[in-house]
Amino acid sequence: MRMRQKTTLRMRITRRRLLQAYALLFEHFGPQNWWPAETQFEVIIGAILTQNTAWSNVAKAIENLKALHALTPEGIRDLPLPRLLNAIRPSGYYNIKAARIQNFIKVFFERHHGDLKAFLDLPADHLRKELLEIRGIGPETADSILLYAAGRPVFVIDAYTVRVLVRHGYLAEGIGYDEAQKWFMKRVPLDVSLFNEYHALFVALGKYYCKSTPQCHGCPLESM
DNA sequence: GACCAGGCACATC
DNA sequence: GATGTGCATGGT
Repeated sequence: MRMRQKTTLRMRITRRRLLQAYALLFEHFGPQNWWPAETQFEVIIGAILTQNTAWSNVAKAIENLKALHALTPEGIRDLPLPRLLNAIRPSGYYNIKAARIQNFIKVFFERHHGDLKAFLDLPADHLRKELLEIRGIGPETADSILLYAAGRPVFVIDAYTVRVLVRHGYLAEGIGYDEAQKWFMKRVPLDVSLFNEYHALFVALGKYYCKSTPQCHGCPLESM
């Protein structure tokens, strides 16, 4: 019993620190306005295209698809593979990503007949399970879709998030996706707008700090 | 010219 | 279960 009280106390302290870190990051970087997309469908395609890729490259691919008026479920479905490949080429890994996009579209039309609202309105655990069954959609891509397209309180773990939390001593190096996600979500309020902004702020921080040296001069979290 | 970027699947041990 | 590898463009 005493052990459990200690654990709970430690979790409360960490929760306060994590919320304090959020406040400092928000103050330093400002609102990140994620996800940079006009539609929910655009979020889904962007989530696949940005796998291990700089967003600036993804933006070009998105623009190409828009220029083809193909950034809709039907548009992608009806786009011949060579044109899809050509459009998403700037985002890199284009052969694999085209297959992944088509995998998604195939399952989406087969199971949900192109009804995006119904699809995204599925219970969160059900939706996540269906997404993970699609070859080419892993935990991070699925959770990005859950949070940024479906508006569910699911925290996205990515390379930046892990790196920041490891550098600041919260997580052990080599921690797995599910474990890191559970750790975080047990300690902060399950709030969509908080998760939305916090994840984007981790990325913003990770782009400039927490890279090579344990102590980064000028880090907005330096005072913690 | 090396290095990195908002992962994932697959092979191998 | 852990570890290694291929996938590819564009910016620094």
